[in-house]
Formats: sequence, C-alpha cells, structure tokens
Amino acid sequence: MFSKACEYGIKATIYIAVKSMRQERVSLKEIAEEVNSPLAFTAKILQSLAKSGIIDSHKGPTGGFQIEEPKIDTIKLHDIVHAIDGDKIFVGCGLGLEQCDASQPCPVHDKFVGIRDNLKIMLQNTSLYELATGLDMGLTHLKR
Amino acid sequence: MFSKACEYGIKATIYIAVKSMRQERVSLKEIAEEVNSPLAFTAKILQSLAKSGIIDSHKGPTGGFQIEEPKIDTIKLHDIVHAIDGDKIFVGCGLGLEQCDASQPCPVHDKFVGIRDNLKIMLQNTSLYELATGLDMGLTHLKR
DNA sequence: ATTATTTAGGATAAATTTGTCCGAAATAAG
DNA sequence: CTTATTTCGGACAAATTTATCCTAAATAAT
Repeated sequence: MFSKACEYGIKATIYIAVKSMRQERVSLKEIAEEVNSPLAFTAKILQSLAKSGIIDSHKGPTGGFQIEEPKIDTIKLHDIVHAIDGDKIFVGCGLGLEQCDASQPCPVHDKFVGIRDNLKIMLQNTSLYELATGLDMGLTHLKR
Repeated sequence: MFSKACEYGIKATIYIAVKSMRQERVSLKEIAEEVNSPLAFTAKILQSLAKSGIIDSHKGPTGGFQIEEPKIDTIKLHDIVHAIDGDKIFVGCGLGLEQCDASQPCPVHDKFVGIRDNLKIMLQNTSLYELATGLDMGLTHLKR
C-alpha cells in the first residue's frame, strides 16, 4: 500500500509529534531507534519532510527534529504521504492506462475510484494529532 | 496499488475471457498487442496464471491461452490478484510492523483495516464475467 | 576560536521489480 | 518424420526502490 519510505516517514512524524507536544526535540538517532527504521534512510525521508515544511530540523548539538505545536492539529496523514510518495497513490488508472476516465473507463475504473476515494478521505480526515495522542496514551505502538 | 505484473495480468485475463466466451484461443502475441503490455514479461505472468489454474495454456500451432467458460463466472478479481501478487496486499500492517493487530495496533491500524477490507470485498465481489462483458460490449477498454 | 554534535546532501551499493533473450519442449500440419 | 509455431523456463539486463557511507555545513558549548 504505502512505500517503505512512507511507512518510515509516517512513524517518524508521529513520534516527533508526541515529543513536540512535550516541547522536546528529537534526534535522528532516537527516532530511528524508537521507530525501528534504518537510520541513514530515515535521514533522507526526514530531510524531504523538512523541505515540505511538515517538520522543522535544527543542526548542531541540541539539534534534531520537531513540529510546531499548532501544526500538529492541522497536519493530516494525507500531507505526510503526499510529501513522501507524491500523488501517485491518488492519481492514475488502476490498470495503468494512460487514458482512463469516466467517459472512457478501464474495466475496473469505477470500482477502483471508489476504493481510492475511501483511502483519500481517510488520509485527509486523520490528523497527526489523533495519531500522536493515541501513541502517547499507550493505545498504539510503533515498534515490532 | 497493484504491481505492474498484476495490471498486465488483469488486463490479459479479461481479454482472454472475452475471446473464450466466443470459443477462441488467443496467442501471447495477440494478448500483448491488445493489452499493450511487454510481450516477454506478459509471458511470465500468463505462465503463473496458468500454474494457478486460472487460465489454460496450449503449446504448438493453434496453441494459445483460454479460460474454461464456466470458470469465467466464478473467477473473481481477487483470484487474479492473489495468483500474481500473493496475499501481500491483504495481509500485514500498514506501517510495516511485525506485530500489529486489534489488541496491539499501530497508530493507523483501524483505519487501514477498514480501507483494506473495502478493497478485499471489492476484489472478491467483482467477477471476471462482468469485467469481460463490459469490455465486449464496448463499455470499457484495455489500451492506451 | 576550537571542539563536539547533529543534520544536509552527494555518491554508491544492495535488493526488488520490471523487462528481455534465447534455447527447450510440446504439438499441429504437411 | 519434418517443419513451423507456440508456450515454458532459465539466465540475464535495466530500472526503481531501499539502504549505506562519507564529507560538508551548521551550531551549541567550552
């Protein structure tokens, strides 16, 4: 469903959000450990999330990543996925046809659009805040 | 969503079904042309579909691929996807966790399960027959 | 200023997926 | 039986994704 990059990115962002809600910055090292993801690869992903403006990064000692608190509420899962995987999940024909729309559909067009709309709505409706809160309250986990 | 292999496999199977409903066998060459897929790669996919018992293959002149007519009705999109991509679309955590279930969920578990159930139900409910019929009636297309 | 720490970013490598090539095996037809 | 045709199957190649390594740049603290 999601790429590995996206999986790591989502987990990392949720973890950063939890810490940010406590006004704490977290280092790449800590993130990779707590999220069980390859460190160097995670670095790349965090880099692109930083460029997308979803997270903030700071170099040097006491540096690390964080998310401006007010943003935690407005950032949606959709934003994270889009920043990492682009719109390829949301766009394009289910069977790879170049031209496929309601007026000239592929055989699975309607059904595929239905599923994808569900996915899109879900991603747009779930906020980073709720994901981070669930983790912070111990209702969910990010490792293993 | 689907792998390229799966996209080609679905298109090919639908095309074979349309021909089979007219008691015609089709060659790999014709399939690849009509479905706009790389020939040699398509061959591999058809091979695995044949091994899975979804399609029949015959060597030699007048050989080619076909589907037993009564099967066209019972084969579901789910069967095709499963034969090619296995169950990886249907199984496993949305964030790649090894241990993730309702009792110890990842942050997106519930939402992810919901989407995937939709997908699974859709795949299990759409028959090859309806896909082939739509194509045969000119309501859908497989090229471009 | 110097040093230690941490992210940025480019180069490279490994793994997976996608795609090609070619000879072997089967088989229909002359 | 020979030949032409078609799928089978293994080896190989290209492209993409995943992952690592290393140096540079920034910056906090002494």
